[in-house]
Amino acid sequence: MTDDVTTPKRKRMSSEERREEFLQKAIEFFAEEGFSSSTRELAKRLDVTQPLLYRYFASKDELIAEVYETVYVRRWNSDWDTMLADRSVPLKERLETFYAAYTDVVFQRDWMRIFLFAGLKGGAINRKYIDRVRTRILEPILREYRHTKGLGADEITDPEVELAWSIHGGIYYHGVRTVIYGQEPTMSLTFVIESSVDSLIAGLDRFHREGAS
Amino acid sequence: MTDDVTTPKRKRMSSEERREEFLQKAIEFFAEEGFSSSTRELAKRLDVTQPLLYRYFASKDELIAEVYETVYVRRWNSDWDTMLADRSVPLKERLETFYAAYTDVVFQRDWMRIFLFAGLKGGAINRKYIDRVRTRILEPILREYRHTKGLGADEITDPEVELAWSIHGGIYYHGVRTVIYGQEPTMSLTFVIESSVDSLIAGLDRFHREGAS
DNA sequence: GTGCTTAGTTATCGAACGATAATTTGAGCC
DNA sequence: GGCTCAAATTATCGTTCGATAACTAAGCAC
Repeated sequence: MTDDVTTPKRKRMSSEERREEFLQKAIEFFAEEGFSSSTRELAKRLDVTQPLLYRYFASKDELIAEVYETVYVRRWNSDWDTMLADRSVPLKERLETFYAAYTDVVFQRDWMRIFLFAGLKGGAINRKYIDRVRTRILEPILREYRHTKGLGADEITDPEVELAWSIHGGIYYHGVRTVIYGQEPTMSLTFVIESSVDSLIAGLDRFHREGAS
Repeated sequence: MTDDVTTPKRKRMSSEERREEFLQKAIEFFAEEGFSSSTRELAKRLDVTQPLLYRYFASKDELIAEVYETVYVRRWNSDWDTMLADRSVPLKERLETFYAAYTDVVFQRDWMRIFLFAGLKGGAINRKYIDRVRTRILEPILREYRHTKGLGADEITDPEVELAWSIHGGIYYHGVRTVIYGQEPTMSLTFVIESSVDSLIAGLDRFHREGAS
């Protein structure tokens, strides 16, 4: 019994580590099964009993709230801002490397599924996230475009933002198709990003050319 | 008691009509509350008792299956194919009117929410629908583009399809943002469609110009 | 109006749910 | 090696779920 292989002398974890372990597994679990799945099933996957969860989390809702927090706040990469602002790199290349880094985080099964589950539950999380995408990604991109083209650094206009949303949405939807709906991609993500960035710049060129009338 | 206003001498509905009424309300209900919501709540909204549902539908799963069928098969409009194929109308205008008609159906709260719920449940419905979008919308568009530009009517290539997906996804995601996440639109749907169609045609032009090397 | 048929009801079952209380286990410290 | 206290367990409560059975009511043909 001393050399029982199934329980390999497991070291005692600190309470915080254990809680973090539960949280990470809960993310995977809820991403796969949805938030209406039971705490009993979650406990089974954690290989513990169901009441133990209530030692670490006050309620199921509190656990879910922490799942949101962990996925959407902790996975936001502050490097993204600096990547978009690095004017030593040509804009087109900058956008390509940014979207490669961004999709690397967002095109994860758990991220996407939890985002969709949250959106359908109707809380404020998704609205806040979308606001953040606009202010921290799209508007900076548009300002960088204006700077590159020597245009005035005036306030970004609604049509420009909507243009950026269309391209951003096109990239995002590629992730939804492959990750959520399981379509095996016919073209590489690199191709999608490059042609989308081309489309964005071309679209902005067209807009500022015609809009200058 | 003969002129009771609350129960206005209600005529007896045929069994099929009643069933259809239940089905339509079930669509609204499940779209709002999700498929994991209870049959008791559904019955309450229908103003009947819960066991009555089981006279019209064998089980909850069967009802859900009929909801899918009704939304995704019955709401598909066969006119869309003919709209896209009508060569008496310029391609750009054709695409704009098509997407106006298509989004008119798809950008409905119940359609979108049920599509997302279904996608997260992981059945085959969404994959089948996506296949249909590709074969009945995107590939016809690409063939019409080739015809308009006097290009060979060869088989559509993967990069072209992916290009079309990006634009289609951009439009679709605009619906998700407004309908699901409740963002009040800053620009009209017409603007989004027009600039997206412009982007698609410009992108295809670019592709065939560069690809001809 | 009487009787048949079916829509709709009440009552209830067994299972699964979130959550709490009481009890047992075991790792770390002296 | 025994003590301590947190970790983890067993047992259980009240509620809600999908589904079934037995009963009631009301429209329609005659």
